[in-house]
Amino acid sequence: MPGKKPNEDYTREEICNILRSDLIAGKFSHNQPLREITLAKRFGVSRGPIRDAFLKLTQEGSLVYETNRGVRVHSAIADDERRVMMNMRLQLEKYCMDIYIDQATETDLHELELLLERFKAACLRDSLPGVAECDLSLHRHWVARASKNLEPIWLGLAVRILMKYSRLESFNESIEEHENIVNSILVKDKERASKALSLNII
Amino acid sequence: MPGKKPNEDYTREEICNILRSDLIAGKFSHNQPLREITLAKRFGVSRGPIRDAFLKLTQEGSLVYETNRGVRVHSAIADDERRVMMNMRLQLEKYCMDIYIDQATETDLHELELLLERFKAACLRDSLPGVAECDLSLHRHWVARASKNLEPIWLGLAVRILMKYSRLESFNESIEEHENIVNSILVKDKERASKALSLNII
DNA sequence: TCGTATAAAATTGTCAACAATTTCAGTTTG
DNA sequence: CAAACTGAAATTGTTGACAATTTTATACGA
Repeated sequence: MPGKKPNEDYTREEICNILRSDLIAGKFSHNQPLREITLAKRFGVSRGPIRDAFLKLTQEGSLVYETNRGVRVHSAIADDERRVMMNMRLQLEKYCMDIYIDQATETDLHELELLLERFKAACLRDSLPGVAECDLSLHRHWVARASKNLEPIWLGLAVRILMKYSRLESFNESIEEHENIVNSILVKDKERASKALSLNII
Repeated sequence: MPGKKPNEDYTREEICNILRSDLIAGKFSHNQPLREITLAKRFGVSRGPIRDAFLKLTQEGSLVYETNRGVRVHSAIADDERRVMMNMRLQLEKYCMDIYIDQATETDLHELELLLERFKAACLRDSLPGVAECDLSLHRHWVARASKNLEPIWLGLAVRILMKYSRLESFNESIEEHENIVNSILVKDKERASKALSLNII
């Protein structure tokens, strides 16, 4: 059991986010079934909120649901499926990036820098669940600010993509790539931001 | 209240599908809140399964959820968001179409023709919920057969796209377009299928 | 021994009740 | 009269209990 505050009550959203980063970090093996009661005990809640989280993660594509048989971890995606997803994700994030650069407030940019710092810290700690979560939060930041409509679609893509290759990434390289993206945003250089994104996502 | 069998017990999945086609068909107005109890009574179940369906539809993007305030119908997407989604969807369906043409069994193709017939019938009946559902089922057929991984992502895109323009479509034109797609599949002409898809989706 | 039938255990599906929160109507107060 | 307060109603959040289903373990018979 990882370092979680025992007295705290987890919300549906928190449970979902924690399970998602566990999934991305590869803490569960493929096709492994996830039991409602087990997780209910782990988070100190009843089965209701766990079922809610399962449904969300199923819809995102990281879990598979079968009637009367619960959920299990999705099997890995094929290389050419990944290629299609990558293209879609890149297209989507480029669109969002343009809007974000135009619309971002000072507060947004401050939060962006904070997220980058958190990401770098996680990389240096070599904590895979941490890196996965921070990577997701960082990208999610500009996607969510640009379009609430595209956000859930983006999330589904990003999660499935990350689930496959997260273990192979070199953290140092990843830090550079993300610094490059954020710096491009801060000087509002759309062209450079777009190129930096392409290097990071493909 | 539409013509539903009163004695039958609806499953989670059925409720979700019915609500989805209602949403696509525009039976609820934008930003209208959906109440758990109202729908629980309509389907003759308790609030649990309704909450499950809400979560799925929220993840797909057709509903918006706020803590302690329930869900409401999502507001319409902007034109340029729609353009991005269309491109993504086209890219995805083209990929699936190629695979489907290679892998489809006789049974698959038979079901495909059946789905086309159902679609045409719904168009001729002028039943908007019916057309929406059949259109979705038809496209879903080749997507699902080609890739279980891409299916949930495709669904999110298709639902949001359909929610915006479903009211404007000319049914006759739509019939022709879908006949063209299906015929291309039956003669296993990938090139023509791809072009027919582009005409239908853009 | 192997396959099959059967009973027990584990797990999911559904529900109704209660707690917490939000919404709304009516009242008060400046 | 408008703004702020107050309490009731409506709504969502969570839980534990029970029903239905699946899985596992055991016993039986060819």
